[in-house]
Amino acid sequence: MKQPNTKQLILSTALDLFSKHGYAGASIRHIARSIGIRESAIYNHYKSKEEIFSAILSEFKAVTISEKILSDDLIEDLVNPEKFLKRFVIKLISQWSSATERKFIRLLLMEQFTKIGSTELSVSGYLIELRSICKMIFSEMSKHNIIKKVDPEILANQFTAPLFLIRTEYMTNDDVKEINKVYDLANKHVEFFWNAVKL
Amino acid sequence: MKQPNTKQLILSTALDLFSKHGYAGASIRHIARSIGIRESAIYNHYKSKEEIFSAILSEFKAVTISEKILSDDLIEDLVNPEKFLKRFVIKLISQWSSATERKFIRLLLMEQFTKIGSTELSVSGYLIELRSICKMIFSEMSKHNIIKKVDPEILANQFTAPLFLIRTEYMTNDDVKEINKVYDLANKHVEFFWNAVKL
DNA sequence: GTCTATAAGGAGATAGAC
DNA sequence: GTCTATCTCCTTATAGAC
Repeated sequence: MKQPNTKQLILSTALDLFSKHGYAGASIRHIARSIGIRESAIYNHYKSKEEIFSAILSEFKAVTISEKILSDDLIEDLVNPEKFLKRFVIKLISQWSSATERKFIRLLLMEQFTKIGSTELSVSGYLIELRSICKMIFSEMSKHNIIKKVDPEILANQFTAPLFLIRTEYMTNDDVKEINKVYDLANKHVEFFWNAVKL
Repeated sequence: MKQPNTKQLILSTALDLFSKHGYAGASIRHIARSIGIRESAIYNHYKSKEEIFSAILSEFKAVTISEKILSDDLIEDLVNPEKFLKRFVIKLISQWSSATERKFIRLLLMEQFTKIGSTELSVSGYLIELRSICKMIFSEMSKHNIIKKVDPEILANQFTAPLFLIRTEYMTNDDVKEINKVYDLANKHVEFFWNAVKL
């Protein structure tokens, strides 16, 4: 998020509290007090609690996963598929482990079944772009006879599903021990996956 | 759940509303009105909202996954491992798709990051017994040279993770189309997994 | 843009009649 | 075991002063 002006501060504070207590569990009062202003001051920037929630979602929709993790030097590693996958996963987990992304994922899991205004928040929606990228990658690998001939969509699901569960399962604390566990499990997953698909 | 006496009715209604709106989002008033009694009548059965929540959790802890899906005729299928895994997954998904279990899983996902009293609600806790069973099964299969020599714990994680994500990802609606999608994806997962581990 | 003040209603919970 | 009545606090949101 950008400068710590009040409008942005409301957004980041709201994300923090929503991700801790849920949308219903975190109040405008709670948000205002955390910032150090009155509730009424909030309404100078957002006309309702729902609008704050929508604004949070808009910020996250604005950035794509490709921009975040598919760097040029990573693309070059495609000639060494196993190395590529390992680096790809490290970048992905690292992205999913940033403070704001963690909060957003928590919010996503908590509010995926509740309807807040006209908002749709779903795991499928969150993973759609990543899966699409993986599908493309595995499709290419398959074409070049680097991996077995399996439906790239199934490969994309098989590759991403355990990673997402690993990340979400260890999201309660954010100490070093926990994040190391996540990287360790993710790495073991890549090894299993690579052995399953390599030719 | 048992007879529809008021005490049980409070529990099942609370589970229903908690799983729809979250713990904070569903009020005692809301629960009472759904049953058709006053809020004060609730307090004749449970001394607080928190106690209702704890009671729901206790009911679910009481039943083990083994009792639910590991039937004798399924065990007999162990001589045909692929058939066994396919039937095992169908039973598991079927178990995860019952009305109350769906509600509980939704509640689990929604409240895994919030602290309600002294309650601990986690995906790891929910999956621990299933993973343990799978670990045992793969350990046996490995010993009898039916599958490749891979750490049974990793196999258990690889086997269960995509299944759980599949089930939770398609949990918003409960129409036939959605549940068929879940079975289809679960079946594809078993096929991929079996091809990855078989000798 | 933030403040005080206040409205209007919902929340969890209790007392006591029936 | 359920009811009415009530308490106290918290909720979202608005009006108008500074």
